[in-house]
Amino acid sequence: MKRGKKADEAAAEGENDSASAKKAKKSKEPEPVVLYDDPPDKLTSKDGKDANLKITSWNVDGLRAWVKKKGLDWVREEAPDVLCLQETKCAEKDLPADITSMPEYPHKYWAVSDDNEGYSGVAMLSKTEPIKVTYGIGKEEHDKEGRVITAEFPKYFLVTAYVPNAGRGLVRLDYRKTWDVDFRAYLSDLEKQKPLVLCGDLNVAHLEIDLKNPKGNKKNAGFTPEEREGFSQLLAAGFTDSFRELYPEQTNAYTFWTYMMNSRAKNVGWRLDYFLLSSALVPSLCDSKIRNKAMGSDHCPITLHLAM
Amino acid sequence: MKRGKKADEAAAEGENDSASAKKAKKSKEPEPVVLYDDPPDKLTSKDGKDANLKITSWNVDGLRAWVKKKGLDWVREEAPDVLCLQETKCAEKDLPADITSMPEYPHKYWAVSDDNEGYSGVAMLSKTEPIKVTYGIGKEEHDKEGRVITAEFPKYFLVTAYVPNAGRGLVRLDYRKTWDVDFRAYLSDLEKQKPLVLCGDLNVAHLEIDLKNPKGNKKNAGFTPEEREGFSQLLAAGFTDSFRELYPEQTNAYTFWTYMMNSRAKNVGWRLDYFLLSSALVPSLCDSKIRNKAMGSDHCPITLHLAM
DNA sequence: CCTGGCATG
DNA sequence: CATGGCAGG
Repeated sequence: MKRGKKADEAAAEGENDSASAKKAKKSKEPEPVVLYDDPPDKLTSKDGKDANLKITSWNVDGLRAWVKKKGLDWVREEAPDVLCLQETKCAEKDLPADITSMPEYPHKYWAVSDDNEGYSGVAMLSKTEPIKVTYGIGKEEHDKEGRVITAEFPKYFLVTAYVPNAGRGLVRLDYRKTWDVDFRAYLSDLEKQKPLVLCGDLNVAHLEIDLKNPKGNKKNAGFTPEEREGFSQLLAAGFTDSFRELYPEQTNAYTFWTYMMNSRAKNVGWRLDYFLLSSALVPSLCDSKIRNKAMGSDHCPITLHLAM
Repeated sequence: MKRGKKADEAAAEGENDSASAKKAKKSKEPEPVVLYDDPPDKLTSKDGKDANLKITSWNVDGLRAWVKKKGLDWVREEAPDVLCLQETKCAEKDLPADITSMPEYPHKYWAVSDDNEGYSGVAMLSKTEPIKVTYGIGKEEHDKEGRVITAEFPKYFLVTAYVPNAGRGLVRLDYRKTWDVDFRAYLSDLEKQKPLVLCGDLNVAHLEIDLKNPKGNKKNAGFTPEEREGFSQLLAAGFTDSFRELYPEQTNAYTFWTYMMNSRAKNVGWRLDYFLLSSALVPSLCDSKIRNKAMGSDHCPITLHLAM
């Protein structure tokens, strides 16, 4: 039957985000909603320097829909120096004029999936012109889906990434493991030239603290041991999870909520979006924010303040 | 290129409904909009009998969307004895409760396309219970797409149909010709038992008066000589086009407008929806209405008043 | 320019 | 439960 698919989806999502629902079945009590109030931005680094670089990253889940939902109004308010977007799902020729004509960001870069223009895709918009911009991670097998843009600025590289989802039933977990190895190699190699900032949807919640229902999701995309280990290896390679660096104990801080089951209202979410820093940049870290009030996607934006 | 399709569509629709656009190009003048004001319902037949049977037919272009757009509110206002719907595009299990639970119509019948539940499909809802209801026209090759429901009432058969579209580029015109022959045979055969009313989207504008741009559409689905001839044959077989019977000279009376190019606002339309009557029922004809103010689909509803 | 379904998340 | 693309009209 054709309609079987809906049931599959419900089941998969049920596993994903309703470990608590099972508990609720026993206790017959709805789980209390615990929100996360992102504190005011800190605009000085530990060593007292003023923030002078602001980067925002947002998985927009379809740029055209996100523009219609006034995502750009939020961006203008936030006014980062660099804006990184993931899951644009849009061919360059179909980009809305609202974004292509944005005067605040004269330097715009787009990566699109080769075969399916409505799949994946990332973008970077900058107030200042980068020295150089490259696409992909230099491996044919990974560079067909428009997942990575790297911009070289005078003092750092900025890499934005939309890491491959392991998929329903983990159908693409093997590929993801290969990706994780190669992407880490790419970043380590790049870092030899100058320090880097990596941002984007890394499609993994690292630790149990990074999602609402760790117990129920150990076999689901985004929280398998393999994906978590991949993230651990990235830290072991010398990169720092800026949010966790500043807020090591902070619970209920998420950047993604499935559209299903009213998850966002209940703050049943995942922290999938990150700013990772080369160790040389950690002293410059002022703040790493989760803008969980911003609507327009199933992810919220995150913002980094650095004092360079 | 993937995106070529949009251009194709625009071209096809351009041919369809913009013969006037070409003229406009020459004259550099926009065509004046001429609307059709359906006159008040006549509720007596020629021989002075009072109307006592009201039938409404509507191609809803997706029943679920149409329900969301408050199509049922209009139906409740119109309150026909029998409601016929075409292009329901909905499996029975996916029907909105709003319609399945409608107490005004305790007798409900659904025909759905076998392979593709989101394609075609017709329905009949009745206040009184028919003696018998059948589906299709008794020919395997035509009865897989949920296009015909026949209800036997004491004094007449009611047949509702969604006639196959000949398609862009007339890809299905050959099939349509076969359909027209077999459907006509079905109706003629049925009529031997008792008189019938045929209603629905017959997917043809019969004469030049039945569409805005006859000149530009002679090679387009819905106005090819073959389809028009099929309709003529139906009349030759003894059926009467109730609207044209009453309003032989009425121009600008349409039941369909493409969603494209703002056609409805400009009344650039087609008369594709009909009530056809067995000759025995013509004396009972009170009125045949085009409800062109009713919104919710790219077709408007039509209503028949009979004095039985 | 709309519909419903599909793959994807 | 959203996205974009597709077939169909």
